[in-house]
Amino acid sequence: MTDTPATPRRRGAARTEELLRVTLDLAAEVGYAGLSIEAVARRAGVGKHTIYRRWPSMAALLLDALSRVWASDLDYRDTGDVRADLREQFLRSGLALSSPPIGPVYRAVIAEAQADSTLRATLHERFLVTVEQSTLDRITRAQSTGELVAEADLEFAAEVLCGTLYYRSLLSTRPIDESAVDGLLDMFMAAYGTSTRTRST
Amino acid sequence: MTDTPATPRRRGAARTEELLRVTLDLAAEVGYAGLSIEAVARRAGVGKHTIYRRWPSMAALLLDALSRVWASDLDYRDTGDVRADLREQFLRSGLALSSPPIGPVYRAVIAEAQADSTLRATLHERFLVTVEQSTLDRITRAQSTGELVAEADLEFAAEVLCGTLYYRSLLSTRPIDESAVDGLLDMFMAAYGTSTRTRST
DNA sequence: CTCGATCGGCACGATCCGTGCCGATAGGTG
DNA sequence: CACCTATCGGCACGGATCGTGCCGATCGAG
Repeated sequence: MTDTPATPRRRGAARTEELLRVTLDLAAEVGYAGLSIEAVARRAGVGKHTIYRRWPSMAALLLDALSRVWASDLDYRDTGDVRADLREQFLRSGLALSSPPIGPVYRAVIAEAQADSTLRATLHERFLVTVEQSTLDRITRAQSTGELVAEADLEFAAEVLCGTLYYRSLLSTRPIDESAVDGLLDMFMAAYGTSTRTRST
Repeated sequence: MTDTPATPRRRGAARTEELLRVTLDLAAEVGYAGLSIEAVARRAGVGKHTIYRRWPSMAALLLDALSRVWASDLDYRDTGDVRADLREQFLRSGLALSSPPIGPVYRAVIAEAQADSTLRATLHERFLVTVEQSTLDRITRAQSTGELVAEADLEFAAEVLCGTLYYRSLLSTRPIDESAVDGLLDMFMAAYGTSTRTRST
């Protein structure tokens, strides 16, 4: 009652950090299969209560664990060349999404979210929307500098760009390689770029 | 021994059909949560062996169940107006993906696939690639009639189109409504359409 | 009619869930 | 320094599902 609702209690903060780290380690080693609250508790040498006191479900724990490692990969550069900046970020994100620990944890969250619409909303708002917004910011700057046409619906373009990457890395079996990113950017720049438009006829 | 290896045995074929139907009914009623082999067996009044004899896992059963109801929604019309044909099909697919029984079953397959790369490959090859191919066929025809520019990489465009729809219906919480489809098609036609190109400057 | 394959039903050990209770301990309080 | 309270690790429980094994019943082919 006396503490703020967000901050953990006494010596719990260190345990919380450790539990998140153990969760990521476990995900990197055994993948989504074998990721369970019991497994995390065993691995950490911890009673299950210690986990349930912090997170209401495995999904909540996974979301927090994902937050620790995902945000760091989310910063577009701004070199003045929007295509090059998007390309670099997409390749970096694609690699992160397909490598441990982000890949397995992200898959685990996706899987849990299919059975829980509340979690799906949280996932969407806390990660997907954030990524889209970051992309939207970058291409909006490009629009203001004249790299992209003024009448483009960039909000939807950001969703198409990010959605295609997520589709390829989480649902498809194809890798997010250079040809994929280049193909995606070809379409995006053909639609909304202002320079070197290749017109037929 | 006397029958072909693919066709089920004696009176099993009828049971197989019934089990697929029960699975779809169950998915429509209780959603992904509560979809289990035990539940299907209980609902069908069947021993679990009868299910395990036909499918090695819940995921395999779900894939077969999905095949029964998904293929029917997969035929692009060809009215000569590629944008209108894509629009109609995308709206139809979007509705199907978010309604029972296809929605819950698709979600269940997605969830299972996150923990099983073999299943993920099967899902990709049996459904995602099929949908992309169907889309690619339609836009390839449009390219040959001059509705789309000749140098467009349509194979990748088909993935972007389908991927965005899957992203929105399965990962995002936004609906696949008319504005979403129109936004997607705006970008696609802006990139590769040959008529009524709006140029800035 | 005979016989073998499939059937429904039941039970098992295993795993994980979420919860409850225990005694131990660590940390802030006086 | 001693106390006290919240958190700790550990254990156990009932419930659910998994995948498997065994039973006797039943159906269909020969």
